[in-house]
Amino acid sequence: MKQSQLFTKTSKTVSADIKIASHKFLIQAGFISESVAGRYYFLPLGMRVRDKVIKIIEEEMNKAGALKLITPVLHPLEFWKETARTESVGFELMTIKDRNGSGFVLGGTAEEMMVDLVRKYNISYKDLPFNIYQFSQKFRDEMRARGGLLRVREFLMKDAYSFHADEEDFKKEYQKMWDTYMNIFNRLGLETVVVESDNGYIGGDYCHEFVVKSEVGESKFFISEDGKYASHEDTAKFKKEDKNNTEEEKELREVEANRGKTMEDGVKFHNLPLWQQIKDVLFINEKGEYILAIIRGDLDVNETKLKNISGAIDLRMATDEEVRAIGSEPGFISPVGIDKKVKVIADESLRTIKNAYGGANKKNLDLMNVNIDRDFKTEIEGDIAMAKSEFESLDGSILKEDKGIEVGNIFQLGYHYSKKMNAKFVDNDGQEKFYYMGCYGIGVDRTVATIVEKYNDDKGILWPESVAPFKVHLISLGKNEEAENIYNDLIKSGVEVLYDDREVSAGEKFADSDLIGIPYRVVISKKSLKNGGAEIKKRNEKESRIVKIEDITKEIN
RNA sequence: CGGAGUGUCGUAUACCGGUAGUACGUAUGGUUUGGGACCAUAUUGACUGGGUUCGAUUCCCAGCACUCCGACCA
Repeated sequence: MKQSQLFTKTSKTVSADIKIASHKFLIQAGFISESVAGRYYFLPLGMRVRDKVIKIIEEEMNKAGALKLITPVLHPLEFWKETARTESVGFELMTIKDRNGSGFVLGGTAEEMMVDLVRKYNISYKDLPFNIYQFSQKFRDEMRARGGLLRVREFLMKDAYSFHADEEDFKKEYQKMWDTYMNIFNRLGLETVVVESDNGYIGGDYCHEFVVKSEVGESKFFISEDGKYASHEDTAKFKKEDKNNTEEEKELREVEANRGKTMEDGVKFHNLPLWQQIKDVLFINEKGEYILAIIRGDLDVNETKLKNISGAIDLRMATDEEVRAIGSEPGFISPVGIDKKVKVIADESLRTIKNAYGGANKKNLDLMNVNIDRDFKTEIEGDIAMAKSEFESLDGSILKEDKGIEVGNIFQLGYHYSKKMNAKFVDNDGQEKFYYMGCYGIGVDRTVATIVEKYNDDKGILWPESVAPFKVHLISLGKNEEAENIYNDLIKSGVEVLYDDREVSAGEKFADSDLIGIPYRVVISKKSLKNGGAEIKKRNEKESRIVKIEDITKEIN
């Protein structure tokens, strides 16, 4: 296409507020334009890139045997009520009513729609498995849009849903999608870390995020030094080494403790190690029930882990007044003799210590030699601890914290949706059974931004060839017919070319070319013609070289 | 939703309780033509609504919008 026909223009300046490279360059080079916060126009150049990303994803999904279809964007509200997600979604669900007063959800993810579609058919085990997917605009009323396309309120997502007779069959598909994602991101020029993660409002038992390491990313995760284990901070497991758990249990006693409220105050007052102290954190769930999380003093509670283990949808820390309301005291909470309506959830790290110390539910009174089982009972025991850099992974490597951009994920859903929505198939024994399910998402717009995040320099973008809006940026300096002929020839031979035929200065053309970031730059000018043809340069090269005009097509392949 | 901040031509910015500048852009003409070239001319602006004031773009209040930091996600 001729650049003179692009109505969108590059701009020399961009708001000083824009800090993130992909945000800045995508706007400055005319790939996208903001409408309102978190909602963007994809301009002609941006659309070409997005279409290429879509094509790559589609090719790989089809290769894996997935079937493309599309659901309505408006989802009947009753489906979301069936799965109770009108209550539990982490993003704000957007709802609208039609003229009859029927309620609809603006789709933010499509499990309900896909399950409803499938349950309308009489499916036999012979029809299974299948994987159906779509590209569709998703709506999420995010608290805060951020970083251009990195976090928006409306975006294109590829979402796939697979249906299986049993878990074993599902696991094959999970692995297949894992491999498919590796191929997709590989073709997009993105190196991903596959990070074990929390399912959140999607439901199910386990899932993996595909994360591209980046300073501007929002996904924090831990990766072991040997690279064998990677996990989101909300799921990261680590070794809780034995402390003094071989010690003999001593007699429980109460002592006066004129100390402050913090853990350090306890350490100083008793002159005992931090790990021997019990950390007590009182939470209140969405139903107003009390949950006491207890953990070894040198560790912290991870709220997501606690949420999952306790089955809570929402948790918040109790206020000082609420602590006193159950007969305890801020800074001196203890599981020993705590009010019976409080659900005690212990981290397994408490098994690594003996004769612990901590509060006695009364101001300035501490308990010494507290031991689990003997002195207090727990309702649930498990892993509620927050991982930290330098902790040891379960297989003995060292964990390091890192962060990145989550571009895709794969979820095990199990029977989560099929049971709630009563979706069944007929198995070979004639019995109706629930589907075992998985789902698999890729954020297309975010992926575009991530590519720019990875491929840019101080002058602009350096698109990988697989997604570049054009393969060649043909630039004519001054009027010359030769450029026009070359343009027509390239078009004829099927090369995607952007031809800068504008009557502007050379500097402006070069600057725009660097900014837009098309892989090959071909310059035709009096000088180049005198030197024997065209100047050709890859965007990532410093020096150009002269090639004969008839060789241009050969040079770019 | 909590915290912080900002709203001035299309864009980026300046100043100011009393006539709102500048640069880029855009338009026209001319000179240029290898890293955002130059000259001339033209063009366009105080988020909305209240209040204080002789007078408000400026000060105050409210609303709206946007940005940044936190809690959430593709």
